[in-house]
Amino acid sequence: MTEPEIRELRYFCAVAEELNITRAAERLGMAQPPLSRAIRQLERRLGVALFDRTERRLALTQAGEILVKEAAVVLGALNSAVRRTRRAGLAGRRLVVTAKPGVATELLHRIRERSRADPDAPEIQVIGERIR
Amino acid sequence: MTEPEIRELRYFCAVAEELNITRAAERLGMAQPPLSRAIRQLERRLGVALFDRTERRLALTQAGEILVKEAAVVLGALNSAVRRTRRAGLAGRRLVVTAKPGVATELLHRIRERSRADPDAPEIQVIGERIR
DNA sequence: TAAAAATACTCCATAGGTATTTTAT
DNA sequence: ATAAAATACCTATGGAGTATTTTTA
Repeated sequence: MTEPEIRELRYFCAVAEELNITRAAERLGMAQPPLSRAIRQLERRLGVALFDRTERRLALTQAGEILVKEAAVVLGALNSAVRRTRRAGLAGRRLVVTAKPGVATELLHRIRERSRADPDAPEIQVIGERIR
Repeated sequence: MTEPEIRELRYFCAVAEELNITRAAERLGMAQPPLSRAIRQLERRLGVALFDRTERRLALTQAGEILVKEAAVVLGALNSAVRRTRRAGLAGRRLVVTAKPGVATELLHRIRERSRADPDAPEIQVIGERIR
């Protein structure tokens, strides 16, 4: 009950940028009330007010300012994690092909060019250009 | 659909440590089948196999090894985010009290000692000991 | 055959939507 | 009077449970 979820951090970031729940909801492709509730829930989870609602326009509290920075770190770390894990998955399926210097590197490069046009193809990396 | 959630990362870490879904489920206080499904779902989300199931005992794939490290970073960042945000929330409610050097620092320290015994009390920080 | 993972269902908690009310300018 | 947030209520997706069936040493 006490742990924020990634989704909530994304919602919070959108609201913190817009300082307007209605606009943030549009940007997120959702309705205003669920976003309003999600932010309240996040505040309850953290036990801290993130926005000051006394004025018409929302304002970040001190805690909200901190969370803006910290959430960026978390989301950045998550993006890296996904990217690196996926890359490692592809690397695991890598087929290593060697060729005598000067004999087949040209051919390998042409193969790589083709594979780049296909988004489902595994990444091809030519490792031996230096010794050509 | 493509974004892992914090819960899934926690599940993954538990399974990666135990290398046994049944035991990991016990540790997490849940049943084996939902954990098994959650891991499969995470693999589908990432488009990558995290465990090698050909042997009786689970083994981490290369991608799994990467995610073990990366997930630790994400969860660490999240913990920091929560801690710092909560602290900032308390700081916002801080009451600053000043006292003439030598007059009341002894009293302030005694107040702090009492407040430490109460987990709901705000943190009290005495700032001025040096000039006593 | 035994120990573990996967599948088939069922249920329910909660994220999200719509309609409406409250609030503050 | 208006624009935005909050509340009430409803729906449904999907997370979790139980029972059972594969799988592989």
